[in-house]
Amino acid sequence: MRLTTKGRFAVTAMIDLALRQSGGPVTLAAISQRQQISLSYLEQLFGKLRRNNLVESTRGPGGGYTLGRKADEITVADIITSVDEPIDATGCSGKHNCLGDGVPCITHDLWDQLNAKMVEFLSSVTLQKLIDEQIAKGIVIESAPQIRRAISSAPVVKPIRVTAPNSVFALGAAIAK
Amino acid sequence: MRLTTKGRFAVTAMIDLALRQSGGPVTLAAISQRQQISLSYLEQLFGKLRRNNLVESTRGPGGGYTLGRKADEITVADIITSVDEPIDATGCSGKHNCLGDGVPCITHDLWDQLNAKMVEFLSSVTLQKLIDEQIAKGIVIESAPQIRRAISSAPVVKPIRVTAPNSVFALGAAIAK
DNA sequence: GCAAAAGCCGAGTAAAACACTCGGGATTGG
DNA sequence: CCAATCCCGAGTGTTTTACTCGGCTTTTGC
Repeated sequence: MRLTTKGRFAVTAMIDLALRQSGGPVTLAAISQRQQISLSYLEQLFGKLRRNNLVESTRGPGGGYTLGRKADEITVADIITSVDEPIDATGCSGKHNCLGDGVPCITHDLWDQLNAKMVEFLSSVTLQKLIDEQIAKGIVIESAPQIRRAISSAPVVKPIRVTAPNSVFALGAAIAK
Repeated sequence: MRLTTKGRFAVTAMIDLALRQSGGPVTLAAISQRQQISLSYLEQLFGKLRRNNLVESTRGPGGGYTLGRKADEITVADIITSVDEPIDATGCSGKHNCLGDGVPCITHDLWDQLNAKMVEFLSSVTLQKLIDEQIAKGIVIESAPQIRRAISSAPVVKPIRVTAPNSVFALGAAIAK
């Protein structure tokens, strides 16, 4: 389990998608504008989300993305593990002999447990919950200007790099599965 | 809150220290050998641990480190936050307007909560617990060859770089405090 | 009082990971 | 067929990580 801005963006984008998919497929271009995430980056993320069946795509004009299953059947943990794929960490990873002689490093269990806690929490939060929260907060969903083929003359989103060090929580392996 | 191998090494070293400090100050050289952590790296870590009062140092021959307070008053969270200092993450950090217009990014609360969960868990694990576990597992503590001034001709520890991508869990801000 | 044991410290560095971008391709509706 | 869309792999600059290095200070024992 690991989470970077990728994971954050993915969750944000999924919320956006869930909120608007009632009017048919939602385009990445639209999400890009609303959430200030670069289009090509979104494409990258949604490629992974699709391969993990969290979203479905429709190609061609009028196409876009829809959720792959109901919002209350998608958890934040699902989203995160989809985009931040567990590049199998060597060293203190899968096997229990982080140190040499078949001896697991003495903190191995600790990180395992922490990881389990995080997965537990993130698995308890569904997309539906997040959507409900947004609605409760009174988010305004402009019912998507349904002008297919309209040239959106909106200013081009030119997201600046998140220069900020995304405070990072590193976890020894786990979920390497 | 964020954790890297630094945090892992620090916890490991602290356990080692706690297990042996009964015989007086423990040298970093000894920990280095037992835990396969490079001496200079340990120095770096213990500098931070000392500044956070988790350990106390004694200089000069026969010197070394001891715990700054009782093992059951030191939590893993303490250790981790000491060494992985929370470089205040900009962007979606302290303030609640990650997006531009005073609007917090819609997932802000989520990461806050996750962070809280992690801190909660790591705060619930004390050094004492970890020590007890080790003892329960039957760890052998060679009662420190008390030969002050003995030239340890043991092979030099030459730790290789942890080339492994330490699977990383990134968290938006929080604890920036 | 000198040598050696230990901690102290700041600067430096190679490799990795991250956060993207780019260029082109495949589909499909009108 | 044209344009809107998704699709995808390769490339790239910056930041972070995980260290090392060299030199200094403190303290003890002889």
